[in-house]
Amino acid sequence: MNQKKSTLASVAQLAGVSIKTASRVVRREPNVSASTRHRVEEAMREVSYRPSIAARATVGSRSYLIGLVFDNPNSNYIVDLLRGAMHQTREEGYHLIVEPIRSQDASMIHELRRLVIQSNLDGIVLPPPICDLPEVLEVLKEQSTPYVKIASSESSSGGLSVGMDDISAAMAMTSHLTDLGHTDIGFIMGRQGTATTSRRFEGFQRAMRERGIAVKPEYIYEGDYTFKAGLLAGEQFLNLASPPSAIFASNDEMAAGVTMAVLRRNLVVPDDISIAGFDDSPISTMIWPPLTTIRQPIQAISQRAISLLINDLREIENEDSNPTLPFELIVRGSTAPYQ
Amino acid sequence: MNQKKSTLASVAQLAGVSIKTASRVVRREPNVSASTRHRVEEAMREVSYRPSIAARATVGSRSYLIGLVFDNPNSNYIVDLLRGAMHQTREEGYHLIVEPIRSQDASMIHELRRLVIQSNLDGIVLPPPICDLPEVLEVLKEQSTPYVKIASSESSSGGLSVGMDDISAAMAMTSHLTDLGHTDIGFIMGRQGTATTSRRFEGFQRAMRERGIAVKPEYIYEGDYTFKAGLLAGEQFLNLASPPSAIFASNDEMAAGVTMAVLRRNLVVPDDISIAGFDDSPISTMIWPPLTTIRQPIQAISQRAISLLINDLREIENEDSNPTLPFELIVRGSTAPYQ
DNA sequence: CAGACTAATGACAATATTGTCATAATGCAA
DNA sequence: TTGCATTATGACAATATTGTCATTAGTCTG
Repeated sequence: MNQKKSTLASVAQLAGVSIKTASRVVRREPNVSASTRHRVEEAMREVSYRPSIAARATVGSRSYLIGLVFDNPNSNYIVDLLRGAMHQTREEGYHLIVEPIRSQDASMIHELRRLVIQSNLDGIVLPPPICDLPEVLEVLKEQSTPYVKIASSESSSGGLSVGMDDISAAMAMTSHLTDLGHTDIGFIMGRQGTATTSRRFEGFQRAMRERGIAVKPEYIYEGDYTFKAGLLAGEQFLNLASPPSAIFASNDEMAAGVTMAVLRRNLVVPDDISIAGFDDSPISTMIWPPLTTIRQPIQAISQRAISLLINDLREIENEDSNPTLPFELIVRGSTAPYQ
Repeated sequence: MNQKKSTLASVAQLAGVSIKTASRVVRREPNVSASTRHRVEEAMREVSYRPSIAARATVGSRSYLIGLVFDNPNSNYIVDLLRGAMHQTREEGYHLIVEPIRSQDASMIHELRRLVIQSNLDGIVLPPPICDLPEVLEVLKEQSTPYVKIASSESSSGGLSVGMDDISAAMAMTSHLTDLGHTDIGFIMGRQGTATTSRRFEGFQRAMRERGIAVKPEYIYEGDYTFKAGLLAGEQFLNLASPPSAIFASNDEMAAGVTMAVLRRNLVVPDDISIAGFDDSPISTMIWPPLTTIRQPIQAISQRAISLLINDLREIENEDSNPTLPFELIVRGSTAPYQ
């Protein structure tokens, strides 16, 4: 194992150029002749050169560090976010600093400021619900640290937000159910007050309207994304004189709750009743039958967020283009044709 | 907001000493007079000095970076691990670099080596199942990067491992059930081949033996930690001529599966049958009734791992003391006295 | 072919910190 | 007070990289 010191100096020496020229090749700066560039690249490969982030950070301009703060009860979401973010940061030669924060803590803002200043972050990714805290955005603006929000409630208060198209996704799921012949479809909403909740409901309503199917008020349940809410919703629906033949829950946890409520009645999913979820969280395949659901492109979203942060800083000002990434309708065993 | 440049130079100037002396105070080196130390500390506070990890890393001795690699399907476990690790690294003035890896990938070892070399990690935390891969340990030894394993299967192949006492925890849960008057207790094992699985089973058996209660072979089910395994186990137990009055599953997912199997029969938990889980994962409170379970001190464990890595490097060689941290028996609604 | 411009390259300083070694200050015994 | 040992302090180099500016080479225009 020949452990050559993989520094710019060694590369430069090997290529017979100055350190600065080698640096130029590494940084992909202009004004390097093709032949020189080639020789340097050869040398880089030879000593398997990896720039020292530490040194780069020391000189100051950039830290090559991207932050990802989180405060989300849903671990799966976080880990997926993390996976995408890590992949992209590594790809770009950056490092990712992950920081759990507690949004309601008084010291939170203080710690955030400390993180941003001390680590001299080049940018920061703000997943929900942090992306909707005005005081956080305030600190970042004050420190002029670029940030990208993920699935932000509002495109208000500035900054780019990357996410998915909840409305279209909910429409797609609704269409899936109507295509199966269902018209009496129960809908379980999420917690009131978040943009995601209303977007998913909006998508459901819009799809129903497009098909010309009336939405009965008793087929709407206001849940809160918990298993228990799904359980209660299921019971309420099944107690109706004419229960729905399909139930679309705003997330998988609630769909699992509905599933349990249905099983309790000795009904079988999907023969007696179809159930659809949203999120493709692990619970969707843990239960039986596995849930038909919507997969959010979480990894792709965080990858995109990182990429924006690193490469397209200028365009961040241009706020009108919040990218949305494509979702996926995953049909599993919990939905079947109406009979 | 007076943004003083919080550098050692500014501290030194303010205190009227050389940069080196200021450095000595920061590093808590000896040979600094009390008065000087005091003055410098005052100055540090004044400019709210934070050492630049980047610069420290540049000069070489340490990188002030700790790595945490993971490849675990259980996101909650990872996030908890992360929380503890982040807290401790921040506490010690280090940074944490998190890296998801795929153990079965051929390129995995290559990437790991790259991570260790390029980032010049001061240490690395290895959660299961990575901590049990000999080739990983090999690379780390080759690069002489200190590592601490978490809940390692074997204390073999060197290195410290911090974890919890699965045997005692399983004994505590079993005692909880026998204290409630249960003697016919079904046990659902986890996936064969992991140390955790056999330790939990061992604890169950030992507690039963201590109480002088015979363990019937038909009350043992070999599961694999999935919801479905719990479902099947539950059905099998309930089909017995004399079903157990309590079921202890090796994790919460399986306990949730059992719960669903019981509900399907229109039996009620815990009146007809008590159910206990293990891990205190989110599902334990998502279902109804919420599960009596064992909380692993995951955050404390990773905190300890980081602390060991940073402070007690020498003692790592001293392998006989693998620390175990205390668990917690959490009694919720799924267990009740035998009637 | 001169002049002017542009492209290519390198010398050197700067970054925040730690390590090495030299020097200054202090304490203590004779 | 002298000599010696210890403690306290600082000057300077080193780290790997990037930014600034100067210099050299190359190309185009008239």
